Amino acid sequence: MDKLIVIDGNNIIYRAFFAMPPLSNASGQQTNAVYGFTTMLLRLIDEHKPTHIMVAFDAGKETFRHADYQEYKGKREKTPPELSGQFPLLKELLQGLGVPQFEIAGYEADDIIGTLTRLADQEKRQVMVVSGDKDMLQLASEHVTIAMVRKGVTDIEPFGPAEIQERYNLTPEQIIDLKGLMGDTSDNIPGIPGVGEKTALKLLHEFGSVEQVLERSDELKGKMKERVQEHADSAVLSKKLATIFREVPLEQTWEDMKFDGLHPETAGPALAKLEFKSLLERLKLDDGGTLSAEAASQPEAEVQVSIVDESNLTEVLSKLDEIKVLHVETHGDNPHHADVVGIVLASAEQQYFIAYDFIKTEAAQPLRDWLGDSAVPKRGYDLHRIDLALHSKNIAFAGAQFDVHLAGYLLDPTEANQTLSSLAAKYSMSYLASDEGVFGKGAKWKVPDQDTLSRHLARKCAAVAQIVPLQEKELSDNGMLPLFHELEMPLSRILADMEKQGIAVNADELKELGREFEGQIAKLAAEIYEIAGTEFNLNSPKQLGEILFVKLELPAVKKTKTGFSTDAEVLEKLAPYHDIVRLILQYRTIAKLQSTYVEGLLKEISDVTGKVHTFYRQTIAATGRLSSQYPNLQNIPIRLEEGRKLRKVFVPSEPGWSILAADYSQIELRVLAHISDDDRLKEAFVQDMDIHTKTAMDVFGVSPEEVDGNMRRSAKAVNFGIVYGISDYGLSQNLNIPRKEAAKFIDQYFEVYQGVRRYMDEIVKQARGDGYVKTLLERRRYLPEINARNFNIRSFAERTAMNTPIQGTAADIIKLAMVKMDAALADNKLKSRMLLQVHDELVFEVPPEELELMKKLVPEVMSQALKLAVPLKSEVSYGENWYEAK
DNA sequence: GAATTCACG
DNA sequence: ACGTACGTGAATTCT
Repeated sequence: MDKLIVIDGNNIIYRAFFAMPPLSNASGQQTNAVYGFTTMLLRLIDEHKPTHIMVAFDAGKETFRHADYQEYKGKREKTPPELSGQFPLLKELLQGLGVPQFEIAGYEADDIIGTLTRLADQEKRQVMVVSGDKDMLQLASEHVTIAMVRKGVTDIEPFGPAEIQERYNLTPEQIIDLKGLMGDTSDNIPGIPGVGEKTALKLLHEFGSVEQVLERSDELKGKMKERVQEHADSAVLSKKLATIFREVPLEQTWEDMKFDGLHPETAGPALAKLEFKSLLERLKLDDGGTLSAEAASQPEAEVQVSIVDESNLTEVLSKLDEIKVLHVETHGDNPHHADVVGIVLASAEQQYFIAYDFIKTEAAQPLRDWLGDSAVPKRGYDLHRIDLALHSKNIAFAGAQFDVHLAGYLLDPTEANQTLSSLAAKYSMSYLASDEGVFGKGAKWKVPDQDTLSRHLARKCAAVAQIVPLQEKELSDNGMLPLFHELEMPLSRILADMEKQGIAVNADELKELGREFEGQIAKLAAEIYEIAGTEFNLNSPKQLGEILFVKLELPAVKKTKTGFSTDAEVLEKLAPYHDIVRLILQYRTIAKLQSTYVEGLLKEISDVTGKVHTFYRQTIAATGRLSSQYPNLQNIPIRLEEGRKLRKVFVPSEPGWSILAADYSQIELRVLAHISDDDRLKEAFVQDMDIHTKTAMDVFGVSPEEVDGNMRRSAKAVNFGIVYGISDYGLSQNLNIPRKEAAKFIDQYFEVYQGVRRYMDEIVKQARGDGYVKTLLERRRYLPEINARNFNIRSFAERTAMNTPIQGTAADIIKLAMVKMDAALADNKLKSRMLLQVHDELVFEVPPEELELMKKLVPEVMSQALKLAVPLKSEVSYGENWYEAK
């Protein structure tokens, strides 16, 4: 038997706010009302085991009631800001918990609830309404119970028609008349002055309704008669206002209110975010949403899945034309050597599970042909990873048409949890078990029995099929379909090609470099121990701090959470005090090169290809940039010569070829010139001036000849600051100057570049209004903290609002250039290969006969990638290795 | 697993 | 008054 619990969201959160002691999370955001609401919600779920839940909220300030009576709720105190800030938190948490909620513009929660209960009466469904508002009693019926919340939110007293009769000797409908007569100060409903609950009850028991009281007012006596007759209109209006509207145009159906248990994958993180540790414990969840035993037994969607083997292969092959969606389960963080756990193909009616052992067989060749056929469009989750994992097993994959992982990222690039199961939860689909629950995690990971496995993978496949159209709609609504289909989807295939290709590393040279570093490290360490008078773990900031600040009594300038800070900035300041400090700095530099780059890189060289094959992650960076892993080839040293030498080990994979690198010059400031439309900045780039020198001239008001090294350095820092979302404090730290001086620089800058100032103001304002910012190619980033009351949190969001369109558009541009470059290489049938992307740089390996062509083609394609109000400049260089291509 | 440090754009 | 520059990944130590 279905059972719906409807919660009067506004009423309960209000009660919880005043009933709960203050409670805040680490960032200072008050959370007491959300906490109180949630404890009550969980208790209701526990005690009543609802199959459906709905939390209804008021929406909009004006409701139809104001048309009748402008003073409706007029005297009510404004919602305290400590409470209003908790509404979004509650709504987000409910979403995370998997508890349906809705609000309908122009109606109050009461009206939604009234309509739901009317429908429930018609359809004979059981409903429990949870509210602290006595008005709700008018909705009670054979099918509808009103759970009146008392004493804050701890006590609940159920009212059906019988209980109302017992308590007031009234029917549920007469509750409206009761309020019509007595009014309600909290809603500013007048009623009849001087008539309270007692009198109103007496009148109703005698006459039955407001109308009857008025009609037969002659039967009343004295003062009472006067009052009733004088305020007859008020009584009629009050009754009308007190009547819950029960005809709201609800689009939601019974199914939309289905509650299939808490969604642990998203409930865990949502509760953790609010720091509700006791609730996490109570639900036996961790902050990643590990399942409790009870939660793991949640009902799951039914799927039809058959196991593919030689006996039914012919039948399956005959159905391949109908397959639109597939899921390939992989295991392992690095997709270049991930295991393929199993494959599921899905048509509308049927799912087919293919074991890894079967796909490898001779008989399965037609299935492999299908997987590798670029003409067959495929939808799935993280197809980029699937491509690489299959490739490592010598199985080709092609035809990626819609990747829900990638789409999920575009729709919210800051969401860290982009698992399929969290996407399913986002679209309120039936519960999808987490991989962790099915496979276990860490050392305990294991493949379950084939029945469990095939059904789990089939459910994932079904989830993908359901998610695709929903994401398509959302992308379309956001104007992001071109970004998705014409940029990110094609790019994911290009990235996979680059990764499979890899870049050759000269392992012998790298080892030689390692031996040099090793010698230097040993020597430096010995000297340091000598001076310190003791041996200690140089890699331990804690032990180092002890030596520097306790033993040697150097002045501690900065502290971390756990003790003394010993980072490079601190050590630079300490260098004049003691010779040991320089040595430590040198040790740090070399030790970093040795552990991260020599040893780290050696570990990543493939014994199959002799190359390193990075993995570009397309769904990590909130701005739209790529990130690189296993190994990270986007942070190979360049700034210091000692480290830069490492670039010599990155070489062409074929004899006689060259490494060619091209990078955008000042792409972010050029993007800024374009989007801010600042004449002076645009002019600087049209003239192709040295931008930092130009900025120095403008900020310090001097001629080009007068710009000295120091001025240019300061101007460069100002330009960086502008791109990052400037603050005087940040600039003062960077330049090591007083804050006031930094503020003067910034003022000067904005005085000259007024278009930039206008952009910075406008983008923050726009972010406040829309809740997000976007790039030139419509990439979005939501900034919910832009309206935070906490200065730090808000300021961070403001800087992000300024920076993201700049960094993000630069990312759009180089991605576009990569798609165009890939096409240009193919169109011209070139042997040259694109190998790496480092945010504003592309690296290729080029055969000698194509070198001249590529030297022109690459910068040409890069600079023409997108038409801006200023030219895009790309500078190219080449050599026998990456070091020489500078 | 958190914290610290440091490599890159 | 508030007190951080924007975006990443990897190695190491220590709880």
